[in-house]
Amino acid sequence: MFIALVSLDKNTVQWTLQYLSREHNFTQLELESQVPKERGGQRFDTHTQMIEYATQHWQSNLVTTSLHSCTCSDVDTFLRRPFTLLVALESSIENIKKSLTQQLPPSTPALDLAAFLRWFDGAYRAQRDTLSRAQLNIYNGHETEDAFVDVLREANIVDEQRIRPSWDTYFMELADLASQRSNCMKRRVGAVLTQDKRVVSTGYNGTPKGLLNCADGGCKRCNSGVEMGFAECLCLHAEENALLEAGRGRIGECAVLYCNTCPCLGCAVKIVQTGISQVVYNHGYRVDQKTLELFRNAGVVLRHTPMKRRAPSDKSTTDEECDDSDEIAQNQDQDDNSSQATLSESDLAPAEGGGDHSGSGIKSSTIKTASIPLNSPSLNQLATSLGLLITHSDIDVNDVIVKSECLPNKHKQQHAHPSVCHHWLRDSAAAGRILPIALYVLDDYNPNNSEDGSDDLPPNPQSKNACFRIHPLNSPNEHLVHALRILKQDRVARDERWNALAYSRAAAMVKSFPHRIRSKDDIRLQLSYDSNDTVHTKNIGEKKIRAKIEEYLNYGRISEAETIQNSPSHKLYNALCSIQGIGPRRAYELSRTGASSLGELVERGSITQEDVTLAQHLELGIPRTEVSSIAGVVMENARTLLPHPTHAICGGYRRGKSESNDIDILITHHGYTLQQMNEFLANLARRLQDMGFLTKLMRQLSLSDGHSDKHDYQSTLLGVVASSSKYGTTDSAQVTFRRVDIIVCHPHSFHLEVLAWTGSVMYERDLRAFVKRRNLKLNASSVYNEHTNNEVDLSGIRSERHLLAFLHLPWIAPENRNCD
DNA sequence: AGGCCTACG
DNA sequence: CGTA
DNA sequence: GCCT
Repeated sequence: MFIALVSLDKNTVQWTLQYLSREHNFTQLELESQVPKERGGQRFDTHTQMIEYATQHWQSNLVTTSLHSCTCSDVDTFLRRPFTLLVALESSIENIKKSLTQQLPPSTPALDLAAFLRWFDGAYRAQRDTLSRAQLNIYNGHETEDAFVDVLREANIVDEQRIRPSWDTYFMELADLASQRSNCMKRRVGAVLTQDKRVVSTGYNGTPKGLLNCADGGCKRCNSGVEMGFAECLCLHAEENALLEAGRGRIGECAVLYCNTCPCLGCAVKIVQTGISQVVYNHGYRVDQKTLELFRNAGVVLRHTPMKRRAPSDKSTTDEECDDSDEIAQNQDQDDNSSQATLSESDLAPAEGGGDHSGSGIKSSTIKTASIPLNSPSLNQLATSLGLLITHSDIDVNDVIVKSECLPNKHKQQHAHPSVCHHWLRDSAAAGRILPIALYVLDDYNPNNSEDGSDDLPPNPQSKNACFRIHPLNSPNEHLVHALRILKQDRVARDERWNALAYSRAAAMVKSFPHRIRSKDDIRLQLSYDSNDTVHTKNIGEKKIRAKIEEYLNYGRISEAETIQNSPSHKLYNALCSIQGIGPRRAYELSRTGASSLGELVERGSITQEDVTLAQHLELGIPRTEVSSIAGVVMENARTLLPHPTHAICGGYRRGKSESNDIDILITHHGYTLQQMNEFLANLARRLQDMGFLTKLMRQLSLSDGHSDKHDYQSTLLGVVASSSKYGTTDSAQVTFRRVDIIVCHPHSFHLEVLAWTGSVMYERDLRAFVKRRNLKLNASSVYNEHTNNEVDLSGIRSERHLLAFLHLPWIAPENRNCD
């Protein structure tokens, strides 16, 4: 790339040149006539020569300062090339004056104010046209080079996006452009509907055709100063206009809607119904929890993309906007009317605290997220006194994540646990800027940060691998999935392993469909709106499973599945499988011994009554509140043995299921070795057993006998705990037994463990199958090369999301991994 | 035709 | 073979 | 049973 620096402040220019050559290996090109020789750089006689040279070498990093007093047409010649970037370095008057003074020969008398102003006026007038064309403005309000270099690093001048926008940026700017056409008196909103990277339609908000424009009084509600009901508003939203403009027939399977503002609930409903697969927004808007849930459940991806091409100016000059990403559990927006119209910037201002919060407006390309264990000494009391766990509803965890743009300034750069004051934390929680860690474990990975190497990969609904697809939490095709699962179970029982796998895969595929499947055309994936090209749905073969699904669509049932389900032996088989220690093989044998019920088998002595009773307990779903309270008991005891542990509740709970089968708790600790963690787990197990909470250890830990040096501890504990749904009850009839898995791990492999223990099975399976194609082998605790056996160092992995990007996999929200 | 996730007990 |  |  070829960068031209323009500025009134020579010192700032010099600092920037040095920074660019030092940290990004830039070569300086200058015009003989413009820049004194002693400034260095490769010399040219004319603009044309310099630009031609740059064209030949456009792939290297080049910089010039010779454009500052060029004519407009020279600047335009420069800007026409596709590899150029004009950067304006603005500076405080103080800095400019200092630079000027330093340039003057030592003999000159001190510069008086009037003389300085005359010089400034002239210099500014000469550069005004050039400055106004700059694609990036950087402001230097600092006195020292070091401080300014930090600003330069933050600005990330070398970001290729400014030179050539990504697709996201491209469409988002089009959406912004569309919004300029808006005549709504409340707010400008624009949307662009795309399909296969082509624009299908655009829209902006305003009154419908034939009515007076909103700005001309067409909509009473928007023009009146007083609050009126949203029902009074006649304005169509930009999203609606874009959808209406496109029409139903032109919206295919992979349509993406770009909105410069996050859609309201009303639009979200329409977006889901028209079959849009992804929504990308720019401006943070109070994302209603219901909107978020709606998109999640419907399998519509909601992404946030910042406008990278916008100049990240100095922090203190930026307005404040909280770039909430879609994963933030926002407060419910009480005011339905507020939709697109009444958002005030102050609503988004950060919670006060820590003094100066002028930095909170930094662009999201620099946002980092910090995890703050509330049990760290500085925050421990805060957490309890705040009742933060109550603030954050059903998730009962002790760690929270605070996005750092919401942190008080002094903590911005720190990775260590910051301390924040009481009311700051409370207000941030109330404003929805604190995330429950159970869902987003240490997720300080920001895919928009170019330092993180690569952006998130997009999900691929057509992939045969479940780890590329989005599976709505609640499938609209539940019955079909159920029928396929019965066929799967039957194949397992018959020991037809691979046939069973195929049915599992088919069911997972069906689970990834965001819409109810009504006809056989629905199970083909449309390639694009303007052709009839369809692709065959992976994992649903042309011969067998396809026929079964068509049978289901025609008759509402699959006869084979009905038969299996109604057969007594199948019922017994299922019941047997749910007993701990009895798998498909034994269940198959027992179910064909002529017995008709579990009771009969107990009488025969084939199975025990205890096993049956326990199975009945464990079969009951566990509500989320109980999962978190059981995890709470475990962690409470864990803390007496291990100060400040890091933990995550994984499994179905993390996948957002309303009821879990068991409780999966993953624990680690910074600075502990795996062996120390294993010893801790053994102690925890003993403690929980002693207090009568853990009633059964299903995988016996081999505890050290104290004589030998050999420790073979386990890092996984599988057990059963007695849980009372009624708090404090002593009535044994109220006790339900629940499965608990406690896993400890090395801190470096924490995120990998989270990934592994979150599931679902099909997701994990396809994940491993996929990385295997790149010779990587992946298990719960390590990634290594299959051939060389070299282990991949994961100590730099900052989050599960970062890990997935590292593995070249898209980040699928845990709630959308429910594929089996 | 050959593979289908991986590891542990 | 059973289990995560 | 389905994919490569």
